[in-house]
Amino acid sequence: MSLPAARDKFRSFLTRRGLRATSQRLAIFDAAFTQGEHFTADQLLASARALDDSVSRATIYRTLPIMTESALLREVDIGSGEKFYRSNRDGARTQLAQVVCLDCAKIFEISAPFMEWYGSTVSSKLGLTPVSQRLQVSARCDAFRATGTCPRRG
Amino acid sequence: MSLPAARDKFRSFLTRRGLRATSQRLAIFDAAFTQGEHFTADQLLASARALDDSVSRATIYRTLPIMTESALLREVDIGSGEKFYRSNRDGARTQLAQVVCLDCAKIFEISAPFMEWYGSTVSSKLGLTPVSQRLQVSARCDAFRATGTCPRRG
DNA sequence: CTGCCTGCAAACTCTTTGCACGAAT
DNA sequence: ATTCGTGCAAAGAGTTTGCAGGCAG
Repeated sequence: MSLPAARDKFRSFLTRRGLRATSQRLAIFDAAFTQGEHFTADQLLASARALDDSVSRATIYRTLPIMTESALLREVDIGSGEKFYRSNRDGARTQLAQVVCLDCAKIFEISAPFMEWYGSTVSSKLGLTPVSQRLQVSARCDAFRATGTCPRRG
Repeated sequence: MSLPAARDKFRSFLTRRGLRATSQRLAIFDAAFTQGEHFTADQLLASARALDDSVSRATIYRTLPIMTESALLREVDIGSGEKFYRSNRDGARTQLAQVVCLDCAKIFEISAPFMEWYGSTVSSKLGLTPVSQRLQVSARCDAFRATGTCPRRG
Protein backbone atom coordinates (compact mmCIF):
# COMPACT_ATOMS: atom_id res chain seq x y z
CA MET A 1 0.00 0.00 0.00
CA SER A 2 1.40 3.39 -1.01
CA LEU A 3 1.70 6.24 1.45
CA PRO A 4 -1.01 8.43 -0.13
CA ALA A 5 -3.42 5.50 -0.18
CA ALA A 6 -2.65 4.65 3.44
CA ARG A 7 -3.00 8.27 4.49
CA ASP A 8 -6.41 8.40 2.86
CA LYS A 9 -7.44 5.33 4.85
CA PHE A 10 -6.28 7.03 8.01
CA ARG A 11 -8.14 10.24 7.13
CA SER A 12 -11.37 8.40 6.56
CA PHE A 13 -10.90 6.43 9.75
CA LEU A 14 -10.56 9.71 11.64
CA THR A 15 -13.66 11.16 10.01
CA ARG A 16 -15.69 8.01 10.65
CA ARG A 17 -14.79 8.31 14.33
CA GLY A 18 -15.60 12.01 14.51
CA LEU A 19 -11.92 12.87 15.01
CA ARG A 20 -10.17 15.77 13.33
CA ALA A 21 -7.50 15.39 10.68
CA THR A 22 -4.95 17.70 12.24
CA SER A 23 -1.58 18.36 10.67
CA GLN A 24 0.14 16.69 13.64
CA ARG A 25 -1.86 13.49 13.35
CA LEU A 26 -1.12 13.28 9.65
CA ALA A 27 2.58 13.98 10.16
CA ILE A 28 2.75 11.28 12.83
CA PHE A 29 0.95 8.88 10.54
CA ASP A 30 3.31 9.58 7.64
CA ALA A 31 6.31 9.14 9.90
CA ALA A 32 4.98 5.84 11.22
CA PHE A 33 4.10 4.51 7.82
CA THR A 34 7.47 5.25 6.24
CA GLN A 35 9.40 3.82 9.19
CA GLY A 36 11.15 0.69 7.98
CA GLU A 37 11.43 -1.51 11.05
CA HIS A 38 9.85 -1.72 14.44
CA PHE A 39 10.03 1.62 16.16
CA THR A 40 9.45 3.13 19.60
CA ALA A 41 7.38 6.15 20.57
CA ASP A 42 10.61 8.08 20.93
CA GLN A 43 11.88 7.21 17.45
CA LEU A 44 8.48 8.09 16.04
CA LEU A 45 8.65 11.48 17.74
CA ALA A 46 11.97 12.23 16.04
CA SER A 47 10.71 11.16 12.61
CA ALA A 48 7.45 13.04 12.97
CA ARG A 49 9.26 16.20 14.02
CA ALA A 50 11.36 16.00 10.87
CA LEU A 51 8.08 16.37 8.96
CA ASP A 52 6.38 18.83 11.32
CA ASP A 53 8.40 20.29 14.15
CA SER A 54 5.30 21.27 16.09
CA VAL A 55 4.64 17.63 17.03
CA SER A 56 4.95 17.01 20.76
CA ARG A 57 5.59 13.87 22.72
CA ALA A 58 2.11 14.06 24.24
CA THR A 59 0.49 13.98 20.84
CA ILE A 60 2.60 10.99 19.85
CA TYR A 61 1.24 9.10 22.81
CA ARG A 62 -2.29 10.31 22.12
CA THR A 63 -2.10 9.33 18.45
CA LEU A 64 -0.55 5.88 18.81
CA PRO A 65 -3.73 4.25 20.18
CA ILE A 66 -5.77 5.87 17.41
CA MET A 67 -3.51 4.42 14.74
CA THR A 68 -3.52 1.06 16.47
CA GLU A 69 -7.32 1.00 16.53
CA SER A 70 -7.39 1.86 12.85
CA ALA A 71 -5.39 -1.36 12.29
CA LEU A 72 -2.92 0.59 10.15
CA LEU A 73 -0.43 0.12 12.95
CA ARG A 74 0.36 -2.83 15.19
CA GLU A 75 1.65 -2.67 18.74
CA VAL A 76 4.37 -5.15 19.69
CA ASP A 77 5.05 -5.47 23.39
CA ILE A 78 8.09 -7.63 24.05
CA GLY A 79 8.13 -6.76 27.74
CA SER A 80 11.20 -4.57 27.62
CA GLY A 81 10.00 -1.40 29.27
CA GLU A 82 9.08 0.40 26.09
CA LYS A 83 6.59 -0.70 23.46
CA PHE A 84 7.37 -1.17 19.80
CA TYR A 85 5.16 -0.40 16.85
CA ARG A 86 5.09 -1.39 13.22
CA SER A 87 3.02 -0.20 10.29
CA ASN A 88 0.66 -2.71 8.77
CA ARG A 89 1.60 -2.09 5.16
CA ASP A 90 0.34 -5.43 3.90
CA GLY A 91 -3.07 -5.26 5.52
CA ALA A 92 -4.49 -7.69 8.08
CA ARG A 93 -2.32 -10.77 7.93
CA THR A 94 -2.36 -13.92 9.94
CA GLN A 95 -1.20 -13.87 13.54
CA LEU A 96 2.49 -13.21 14.10
CA ALA A 97 4.89 -14.57 16.66
CA GLN A 98 7.99 -12.61 17.62
CA VAL A 99 11.50 -13.93 18.00
CA VAL A 100 13.56 -11.41 19.93
CA CYS A 101 17.34 -11.66 19.75
CA LEU A 102 18.84 -10.58 23.05
CA ASP A 103 22.25 -9.96 21.44
CA CYS A 104 21.16 -8.16 18.28
CA ALA A 105 18.23 -6.30 19.86
CA LYS A 106 16.27 -7.29 16.81
CA ILE A 107 12.68 -8.47 16.44
CA PHE A 108 11.86 -11.12 13.84
CA GLU A 109 8.24 -11.81 13.07
CA ILE A 110 6.96 -15.16 11.98
CA SER A 111 3.51 -16.22 10.93
CA ALA A 112 1.90 -18.44 13.57
CA PRO A 113 -1.68 -19.16 12.50
CA PHE A 114 -2.12 -21.91 15.09
CA MET A 115 -1.97 -19.25 17.80
CA GLU A 116 -5.50 -18.13 17.07
CA TRP A 117 -6.80 -21.68 17.23
CA TYR A 118 -5.01 -22.24 20.50
CA GLY A 119 -6.42 -19.06 22.01
CA SER A 120 -10.00 -19.98 21.14
CA THR A 121 -9.69 -23.57 22.28
CA VAL A 122 -8.15 -22.73 25.60
CA SER A 123 -10.38 -19.75 26.30
CA SER A 124 -13.66 -21.53 25.65
CA LYS A 125 -12.76 -24.18 28.22
CA LEU A 126 -12.53 -21.40 30.79
CA GLY A 127 -15.70 -19.62 29.74
CA LEU A 128 -13.75 -16.83 28.10
CA THR A 129 -13.68 -15.20 24.69
CA PRO A 130 -10.18 -14.47 23.37
CA VAL A 131 -9.30 -10.88 22.54
CA SER A 132 -5.69 -11.29 21.47
CA GLN A 133 -2.76 -13.63 21.83
CA ARG A 134 0.94 -13.36 21.66
CA LEU A 135 3.73 -15.84 21.28
CA GLN A 136 7.27 -14.67 21.85
CA VAL A 137 10.62 -16.39 21.87
CA SER A 138 13.69 -14.80 23.43
CA ALA A 139 16.91 -16.10 21.98
CA ARG A 140 20.63 -15.58 21.79
CA CYS A 141 22.54 -15.13 18.58
CA ASP A 142 24.81 -18.09 17.71
CA ALA A 143 27.10 -15.97 15.54
CA PHE A 144 27.50 -13.42 18.29
CA ARG A 145 28.38 -16.04 20.91
CA ALA A 146 30.92 -17.62 18.58
CA THR A 147 32.61 -14.60 17.03
CA GLY A 148 31.66 -11.73 19.31
CA THR A 149 29.86 -10.02 16.48
CA CYS A 150 26.50 -10.55 14.87
CA PRO A 151 25.95 -9.69 11.19
CA ARG A 152 22.58 -8.22 12.12
CA ARG A 153 23.88 -6.11 14.97
CA GLY A 154 23.62 -2.33 14.72
CA MET B 1 7.69 -29.28 48.42
CA SER B 2 7.37 -28.14 52.03
CA LEU B 3 8.47 -24.70 53.15
CA PRO B 4 11.47 -25.89 55.23
CA ALA B 5 12.72 -28.00 52.33
CA ALA B 6 12.32 -25.15 49.91
CA ARG B 7 14.01 -22.72 52.24
CA ASP B 8 16.97 -25.10 52.50
CA LYS B 9 17.22 -25.16 48.72
CA PHE B 10 17.24 -21.39 48.69
CA ARG B 11 19.89 -21.25 51.40
CA SER B 12 22.18 -23.58 49.52
CA PHE B 13 21.60 -21.66 46.32
CA LEU B 14 22.70 -18.49 48.09
CA THR B 15 25.81 -20.17 49.50
CA ARG B 16 26.71 -21.69 46.15
CA ARG B 17 26.57 -18.22 44.66
CA GLY B 18 28.61 -16.64 47.43
CA LEU B 19 25.59 -14.67 48.64
CA ARG B 20 24.69 -14.21 52.28
CA ALA B 21 21.64 -15.74 53.91
CA THR B 22 20.33 -12.59 55.52
CA SER B 23 17.17 -12.56 57.61
CA GLN B 24 15.52 -10.29 55.04
CA ARG B 25 16.21 -12.62 52.13
CA LEU B 26 14.85 -15.57 54.05
CA ALA B 27 11.75 -13.66 55.13
CA ILE B 28 11.12 -12.62 51.54
CA PHE B 29 11.59 -16.17 50.38
CA ASP B 30 9.17 -17.53 52.97
CA ALA B 31 6.61 -14.90 52.05
CA ALA B 32 6.94 -15.70 48.35
CA PHE B 33 6.74 -19.41 48.87
CA THR B 34 3.62 -19.32 51.00
CA GLN B 35 1.83 -16.92 48.68
CA GLY B 36 -1.07 -18.78 47.09
CA GLU B 37 -1.57 -17.13 43.75
CA HIS B 38 0.37 -14.90 41.44
CA PHE B 39 1.62 -11.91 43.34
CA THR B 40 3.24 -8.56 42.66
CA ALA B 41 6.35 -7.01 44.19
CA ASP B 42 4.08 -4.83 46.27
CA GLN B 43 2.04 -7.73 47.64
CA LEU B 44 5.24 -9.58 48.41
CA LEU B 45 6.53 -6.58 50.35
CA ALA B 46 3.41 -6.61 52.52
CA SER B 47 3.66 -10.35 53.20
CA ALA B 48 7.37 -10.23 53.89
CA ARG B 49 6.92 -7.34 56.32
CA ALA B 50 4.40 -9.41 58.23
CA LEU B 51 7.25 -11.87 58.86
CA ASP B 52 10.03 -9.32 59.30
CA ASP B 53 9.11 -5.66 59.46
CA SER B 54 12.64 -4.57 58.61
CA VAL B 55 12.20 -5.65 54.97
CA SER B 56 12.30 -2.73 52.57
CA ARG B 57 10.99 -2.29 49.07
CA ALA B 58 14.53 -2.04 47.73
CA THR B 59 15.44 -5.43 49.12
CA ILE B 60 12.31 -6.95 47.61
CA TYR B 61 13.41 -5.76 44.19
CA ARG B 62 16.98 -6.89 44.82
CA THR B 63 15.87 -10.34 45.98
CA LEU B 64 13.31 -11.12 43.27
CA PRO B 65 15.94 -11.71 40.54
CA ILE B 66 17.92 -13.94 42.90
CA MET B 67 14.89 -16.10 43.59
CA THR B 68 14.04 -16.19 39.90
CA GLU B 69 17.55 -17.36 39.02
CA SER B 70 17.30 -20.07 41.66
CA ALA B 71 14.26 -21.36 39.73
CA LEU B 72 12.28 -21.48 42.96
CA LEU B 73 10.28 -18.56 41.62
CA ARG B 74 8.90 -17.81 38.16
CA GLU B 75 8.36 -14.36 36.70
CA VAL B 76 5.17 -13.84 34.73
CA ASP B 77 5.09 -10.68 32.65
CA ILE B 78 1.66 -10.15 31.14
CA GLY B 79 2.57 -6.69 29.89
CA SER B 80 0.43 -4.80 32.36
CA GLY B 81 2.91 -2.37 33.87
CA GLU B 82 3.76 -4.50 36.87
CA LYS B 83 5.24 -7.96 36.84
CA PHE B 84 3.75 -10.98 38.56
CA TYR B 85 5.57 -13.80 40.29
CA ARG B 86 4.70 -17.29 41.37
CA SER B 87 6.52 -19.83 43.47
CA ASN B 88 7.59 -23.00 41.72
CA ARG B 89 6.30 -25.40 44.37
CA ASP B 90 6.09 -28.38 42.01
CA GLY B 91 9.58 -28.07 40.59
CA ALA B 92 10.47 -27.56 36.94
CA ARG B 93 7.35 -28.44 34.98
CA THR B 94 6.59 -28.20 31.34
CA GLN B 95 6.22 -24.80 29.72
CA LEU B 96 3.15 -22.81 30.73
CA ALA B 97 0.94 -20.52 28.71
CA GLN B 98 -1.08 -17.80 30.43
CA VAL B 99 -4.70 -16.91 29.83
CA VAL B 100 -5.38 -13.49 31.28
CA CYS B 101 -8.99 -12.48 31.91
CA LEU B 102 -9.37 -8.75 31.36
CA ASP B 103 -12.60 -8.65 33.39
CA CYS B 104 -11.58 -10.82 36.33
CA ALA B 105 -7.96 -9.66 36.47
CA LYS B 106 -7.05 -13.29 36.89
CA ILE B 107 -4.22 -15.33 35.39
CA PHE B 108 -4.84 -18.94 34.43
CA GLU B 109 -1.89 -21.12 33.57
CA ILE B 110 -2.05 -23.97 31.12
CA SER B 111 0.58 -26.45 30.13
CA ALA B 112 1.79 -25.83 26.58
CA PRO B 113 4.65 -28.22 25.85
CA PHE B 114 4.60 -27.47 22.12
CA MET B 115 5.88 -23.99 22.92
CA GLU B 116 9.35 -25.29 23.56
CA TRP B 117 9.39 -27.20 20.29
CA TYR B 118 8.18 -24.13 18.44
CA GLY B 119 10.85 -21.94 20.00
CA SER B 120 13.67 -24.28 19.02
CA THR B 121 12.41 -24.85 15.50
CA VAL B 122 11.91 -21.21 14.74
CA SER B 123 15.12 -20.05 16.41
CA SER B 124 17.40 -22.51 14.66
CA LYS B 125 16.17 -21.27 11.29
CA LEU B 126 17.39 -17.82 12.28
CA GLY B 127 20.70 -18.98 13.71
CA LEU B 128 19.53 -18.40 17.26
CA THR B 129 19.34 -20.45 20.43
CA PRO B 130 16.11 -20.02 22.39
CA VAL B 131 16.35 -18.79 25.96
CA SER B 132 12.68 -18.60 26.89
CA GLN B 133 9.28 -18.39 25.31
CA ARG B 134 5.89 -17.15 26.32
CA LEU B 135 2.42 -17.66 25.01
CA GLN B 136 -0.33 -15.46 26.35
CA VAL B 137 -3.99 -15.11 25.57
CA SER B 138 -5.98 -12.07 26.65
CA ALA B 139 -9.65 -12.78 26.99
CA ARG B 140 -12.95 -11.44 28.24
CA CYS B 141 -15.17 -13.24 30.68
CA ASP B 142 -18.41 -14.53 29.15
CA ALA B 143 -20.22 -14.58 32.49
CA PHE B 144 -19.20 -11.02 33.21
CA ARG B 145 -20.40 -9.75 29.86
CA ALA B 146 -23.74 -11.52 30.28
CA THR B 147 -24.56 -10.84 33.92
CA GLY B 148 -22.24 -8.00 34.89
CA THR B 149 -20.55 -10.20 37.46
CA CYS B 150 -17.96 -12.90 37.23
CA PRO B 151 -17.84 -15.74 39.75
CA ARG B 152 -14.05 -15.45 39.80
CA ARG B 153 -13.99 -11.71 40.30
CA GLY B 154 -12.47 -10.28 43.46
C1' DC C 1 37.23 -7.58 60.72
C1' DT C 2 35.99 -7.25 55.95
C1' DG C 3 32.96 -6.24 52.64
C1' DC C 4 28.47 -7.76 51.20
C1' DC C 5 23.63 -6.12 52.35
C1' DT C 6 20.57 -3.09 54.05
C1' DG C 7 17.01 0.96 54.42
C1' DC C 8 16.19 5.38 52.92
C1' DA C 9 15.22 8.53 49.61
C1' DA C 10 16.12 10.30 45.33
C1' DA C 11 16.52 9.19 40.55
C1' DC C 12 14.94 6.98 36.39
C1' DT C 13 12.07 5.47 32.35
C1' DC C 14 8.17 5.39 29.96
C1' DT C 15 3.63 7.04 29.74
C1' DT C 16 -0.41 9.80 31.12
C1' DT C 17 -2.89 13.99 32.37
C1' DG C 18 -4.52 19.05 33.70
C1' DC C 19 -4.55 23.26 31.79
C1' DA C 20 -5.14 27.19 28.81
C1' DC C 21 -4.37 28.32 24.11
C1' DG C 22 -5.13 27.31 19.09
C1' DA C 23 -7.06 25.42 15.03
C1' DA C 24 -10.50 22.19 12.32
C1' DT C 25 -15.13 21.91 11.03
C1' DA D 1 -18.54 29.90 16.84
C1' DT D 2 -17.84 25.58 18.94
C1' DT D 3 -15.28 21.99 20.37
C1' DC D 4 -11.80 19.12 19.86
C1' DG D 5 -6.83 18.94 19.80
C1' DT D 6 -2.51 20.74 21.09
C1' DG D 7 2.05 21.83 23.66
C1' DC D 8 3.90 22.31 27.98
C1' DA D 9 5.10 20.76 32.20
C1' DA D 10 3.99 18.19 36.06
C1' DA D 11 2.33 13.91 37.76
C1' DG D 12 2.24 8.91 37.88
C1' DA D 13 3.54 4.01 38.28
C1' DG D 14 6.89 0.67 38.79
C1' DT D 15 11.56 -0.13 39.35
C1' DT D 16 16.52 1.03 40.13
C1' DT D 17 20.42 3.11 42.43
C1' DG D 18 23.88 6.01 45.52
C1' DC D 19 25.04 6.33 50.01
C1' DA D 20 26.24 5.65 54.84
C1' DG D 21 25.68 2.49 58.29
C1' DG D 22 24.91 -2.72 59.83
C1' DC D 23 25.44 -7.60 60.11
C1' DA D 24 26.99 -12.31 58.10
C1' DG D 25 30.86 -15.12 57.49
